[in-house]
Amino acid sequence: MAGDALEPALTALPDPLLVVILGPTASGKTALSLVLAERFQGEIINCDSVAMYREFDIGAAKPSAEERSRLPQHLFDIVEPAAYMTAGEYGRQARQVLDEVKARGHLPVVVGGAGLYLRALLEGLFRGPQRSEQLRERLRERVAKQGSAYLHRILRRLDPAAADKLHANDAPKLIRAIEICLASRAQMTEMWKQGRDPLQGFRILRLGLKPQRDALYARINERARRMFDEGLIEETKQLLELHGDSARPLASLGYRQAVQLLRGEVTLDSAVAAAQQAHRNYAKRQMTWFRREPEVVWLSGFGDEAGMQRAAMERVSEVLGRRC
RNA sequence: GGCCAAGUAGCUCAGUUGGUAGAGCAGCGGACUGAAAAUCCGUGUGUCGGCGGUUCAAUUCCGUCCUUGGCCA
Repeated sequence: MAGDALEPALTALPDPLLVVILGPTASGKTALSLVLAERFQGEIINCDSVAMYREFDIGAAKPSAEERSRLPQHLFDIVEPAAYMTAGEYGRQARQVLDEVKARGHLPVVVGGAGLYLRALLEGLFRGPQRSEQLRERLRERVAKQGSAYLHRILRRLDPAAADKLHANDAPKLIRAIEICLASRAQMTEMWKQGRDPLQGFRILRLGLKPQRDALYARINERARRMFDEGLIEETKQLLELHGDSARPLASLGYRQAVQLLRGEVTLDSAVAAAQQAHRNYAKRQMTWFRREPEVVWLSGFGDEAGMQRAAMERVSEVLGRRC
């Protein structure tokens, strides 16, 4: 890159384009991504965390088999149900896929609602240590016995600045912070100062779907119910039988409620209502997250609406056009 | 028709021995650096069912009416 600046005449070819489609759950990201990818010779790269797990299909709202056969789609079904995915691992794999798509001369289209994963891909994370299951298990036991405030006191000794930023009730983040300090023998605060590791070699066009909230919530309710109608309970039952109840995504939207139903803890109606509620809460959290995302071109509607699709295609054409 | 219970925030409810009220959930806002579809934080004025009465003061006591649920006819 530094060399390019010295020889402007040789830098006529700008970086290839990367399209990112983001937005809350049920906003029509998949529909929009298919249209764009088909129109511009694209390949889709998933950025929904649960959709990366095998056998989690109905509740993950993965694209249908037919939709998947229409064009190349990456990073679906890459993790065993009982294993776990992490943001760092996602960033690494997604960057590799991106390079492959670039080499083929196709348009990469990243689609998903997992804010942290998207950030890991586009901005990068600091070079921190990987998870230590042993340590985490010990810390989790501490939380069970003494509460998360105990972890907060530990972190205050290890890294006071990090402790200031985390709330004493936020056990998962406290665990990660302590893990970083102990495993790397350095403060998380120090590692932060190293900065991130942003994605290089692409011009990024972020398209954000932002339907009217009432309409979004209505669609979420409808979709969450349909998941139950279409076999979410049976799928969950099978997952429980094959992998036990410790598979991570069983704690996520819809699956958690289906598990409660299968255990006889709740009725069908209340499980559906709770799943709808959880999806709505999640959508709101996503909107909060994405609001801060830089340089988003917002489309105020659903991704399966013709108007939004047309607007999105125009934006992509515009950016691609500038290249020639 | 009679008796009993209940009517308090969008919902479920708590409470005020009379000084105009508070939780959970929802909603809204926010955070998020390897579990993230996870986790956490902040935010509560509402004719305390209506109308009368007693009182310096009533959501709280009394009367009456309305609504809902239960029991008896």
